[in-house]
Amino acid sequence: MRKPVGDVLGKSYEPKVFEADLYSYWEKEECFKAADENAPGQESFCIVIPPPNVTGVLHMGHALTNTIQDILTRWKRMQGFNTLWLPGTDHAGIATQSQVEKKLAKEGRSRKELGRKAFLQEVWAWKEEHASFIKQQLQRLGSSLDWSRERFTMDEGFSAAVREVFVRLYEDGLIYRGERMINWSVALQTAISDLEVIPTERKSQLWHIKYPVSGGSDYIVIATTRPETLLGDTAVAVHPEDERYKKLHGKKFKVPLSDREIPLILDEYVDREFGSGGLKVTPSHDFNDYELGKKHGLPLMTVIGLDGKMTAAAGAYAGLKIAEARSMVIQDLTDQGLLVKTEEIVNKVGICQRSGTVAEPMISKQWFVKIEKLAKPAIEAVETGAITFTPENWKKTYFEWMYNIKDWCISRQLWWGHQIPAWHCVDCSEITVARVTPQACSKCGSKGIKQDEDVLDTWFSSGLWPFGTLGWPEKTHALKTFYPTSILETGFDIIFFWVARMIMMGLYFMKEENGKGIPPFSKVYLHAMVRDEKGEKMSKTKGNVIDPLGLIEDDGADSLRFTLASMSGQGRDIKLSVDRVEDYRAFCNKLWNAVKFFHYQWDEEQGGPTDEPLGGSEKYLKDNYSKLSIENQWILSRLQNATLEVEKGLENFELNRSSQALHTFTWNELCDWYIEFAKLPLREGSKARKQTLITLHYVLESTLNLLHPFIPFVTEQLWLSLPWKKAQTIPTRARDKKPALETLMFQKFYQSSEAWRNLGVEADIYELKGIIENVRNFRGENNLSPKIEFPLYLKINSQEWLQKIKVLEKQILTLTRCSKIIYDSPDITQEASKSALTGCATELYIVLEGLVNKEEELKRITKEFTKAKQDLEFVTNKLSRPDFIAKAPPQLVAKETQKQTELTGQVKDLEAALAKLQKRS
RNA sequence: UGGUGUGUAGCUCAGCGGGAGAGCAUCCCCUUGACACGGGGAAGGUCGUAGGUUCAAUCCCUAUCACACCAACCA
Repeated sequence: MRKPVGDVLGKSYEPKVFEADLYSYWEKEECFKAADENAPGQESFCIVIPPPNVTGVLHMGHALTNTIQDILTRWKRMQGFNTLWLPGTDHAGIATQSQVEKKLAKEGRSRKELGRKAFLQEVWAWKEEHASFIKQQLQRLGSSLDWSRERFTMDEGFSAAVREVFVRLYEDGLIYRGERMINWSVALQTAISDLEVIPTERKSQLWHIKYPVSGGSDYIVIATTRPETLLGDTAVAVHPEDERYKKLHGKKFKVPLSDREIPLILDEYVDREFGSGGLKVTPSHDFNDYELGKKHGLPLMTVIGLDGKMTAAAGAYAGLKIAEARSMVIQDLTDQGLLVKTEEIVNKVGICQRSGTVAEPMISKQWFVKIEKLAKPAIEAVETGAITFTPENWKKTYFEWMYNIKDWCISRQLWWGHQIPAWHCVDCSEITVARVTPQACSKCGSKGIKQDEDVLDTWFSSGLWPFGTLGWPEKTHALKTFYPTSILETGFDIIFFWVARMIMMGLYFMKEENGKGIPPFSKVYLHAMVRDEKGEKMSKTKGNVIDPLGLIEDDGADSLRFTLASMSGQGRDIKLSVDRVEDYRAFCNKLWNAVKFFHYQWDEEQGGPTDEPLGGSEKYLKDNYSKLSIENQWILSRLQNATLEVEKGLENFELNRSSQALHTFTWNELCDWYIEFAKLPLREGSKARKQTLITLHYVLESTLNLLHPFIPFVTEQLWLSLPWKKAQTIPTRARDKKPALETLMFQKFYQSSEAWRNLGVEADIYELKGIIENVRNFRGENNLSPKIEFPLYLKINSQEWLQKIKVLEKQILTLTRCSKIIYDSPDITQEASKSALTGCATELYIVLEGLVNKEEELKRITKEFTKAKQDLEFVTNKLSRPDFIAKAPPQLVAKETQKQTELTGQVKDLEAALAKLQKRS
């Protein structure tokens, strides 16, 4: 039994009331569960979520990416794909470890004090808490994730995948351990990725220092921003062509503040214009100097230790912190008269992204992945189009990095992460790398083996996400069904960190039988960055962070989702303001009320054609299509148009296009025009009422379907409120496996019918709207209240149109509030003053006497007259150019000629109207 | 230094070869039986600047300015 209307839907859209309940309902009904194997004839669709870090709460960027992914997922699911959107979280090594350390510090505890095992227990507890919080947030947003498949980058299965990959790469000779220069975070006490070092502009001082020639009075001036490293200099360098220093070629120099002698080397790398043109070379503490040193065979001399303090090699400065050593060196140089001058400059200093402290280039023993062999096929996959990027220009960014890619340092001196599966032998120093924890050294058999203390870079494991989450290295059904995944949706800021690594790993480990690598996905969609309303990056320090949950709380998840979708087409930045979200809340409310309108109408009906979704209505409309009124045919035509537009947008990752099409259709076409049209036949009863009610029902259902991927909550709530006859089979939009978008495509049925094309309902309604708009415009301009009624004179130019307009007469009267329509009165030109003109088939007159202030109307008509004259002039001008007639397409010339004729008539009529009006007293 | 992107109505953005559109904000009218989170109307733009191509340019090309981001070896 249906409930009374009042109970079916509340007074207005109140998302809080139903959103949370609906998600539980979907969960209970297992709407988002993917099957391990496709049904016969079914295809799969899969997106793996970019796993959020377990460090904290979700921000607006997460809201955006998950909204987009959910829209794509729900759309495919509704089309009948076996759809999997796989959830999970990332352990995020450095980020999480430092968060937990911070927390411990507040409690007066420390990592070291706890020891590795106890510390890791703390982190796991943290992880559990945050992962479940993240899950709640994603659910609040409406994300249709298959939670039964939730993964974590350090869960048991995934750890096995990581170990497998490490061992395989090691066995294949693609992982090695060696002493190389890497970026080191003194604060975090670990190696960090080059990508985690952000070159940041800083005010620095450039010190000019004298380096004396050995056994002579001559010297060379060297400019440096890091004087403390001079203790580790092993050469000075000048440009070979630099005339100033040619006399010094072959000489040796004394390192200031020490007794060491170093050579002068010549290298074109040196920029003659900078500083003094002389460069000090410190191969142990600078990337460029390191390369220079390698090239010229210079020794390494480490004067700064991993602890950030000067080493014993720094002599008198040993034990000092870097900054302390720097000022002491400057002091000593000054005392010895070796400091020539000090310059203020702005240069870029590498800052560790995580700690905000200066990253130090250091020589250190680390694990590396030999990248060349992995990178090559990854480049090819994008070159050949096996993987596409949207927007396409990101391809270039990808290539640029991939062509210049360097070996990947994968070890980190952290505790939180995948500990490297390598064991060092105490006796013979051999390294044993194994999948299963070994009992003895693989070389000498000694039982004195100890596992490497380092953990792997987080991105090493994230790189395996598309197949590790599906059960690899086991040969699972899920892997077979869902790998390769369909789309990767993420931010452009992690193209290098993550996207490139996944492509490399996927191609290397997932192979076809012929050995060809299978890329982890074929489409990469990179969304824009969400900024605040001023276009600034949201950050905690700026305090401009908009919390998605706060917005959801206020305006509903749907409002936020639709806002984000509608703005997602933008290239790089999305400026989000709270106002926009409120606008879309209004949209949801509009939709809500449109459905409520249907309920008011339906309630009076005894039974109806809605046994199943779209079933009854659709059949009725197909069978009776040619008998439908113009208005009903028209809205079906517009629905079809909107459907095509929405699909195009979804296919091409233009969600803004889809959402705009939906917005325009729902609000302007369905609500503003169609429902207004529908009121009349619905009131009249009889046959007109029935077909209109059915059309309205069908269009509303279809609209809910189209909107569902974007605003799942409100559409589901409204869907469930529709008058289903068999309550126990009420379908949910979220699970319904019917290819919903397909069936609502009237196109399939009507496209074959010539009648559809030739009916011209679009043209008829265009004309009808034109008449109504003209009268409204007349009222508006003259401030005429709707209560004031007046007759409308129409001159119809075609017999066919006259017949149609007579059918539509009541609509015109209702919507214009005119008292009556008088056709083709011979008195028109005498009695009425022309008010306006519609497009082509109708001329429209209104008697001004007693309605309008003469001055106002004079102003109005003058305005119109001027505009028409200008337009006419423009067209005439265009048509008078011989080149235009000769070279422009004939269709266009014909169109312009017609326009000229129309405008000429208009100008004439308006001129007459003006003259007449002026004569009036 | 190089690369990429952006510059269109007061604001946020669509459009991208035939004389510009939306939403919000503004102004005016309307509490009409879905909706005031509403309805109707109006006003508002030499489409960053300068050249070029074309019958035709907001849209293509070149240069230039401004802003943003990315990649970088200037100590």
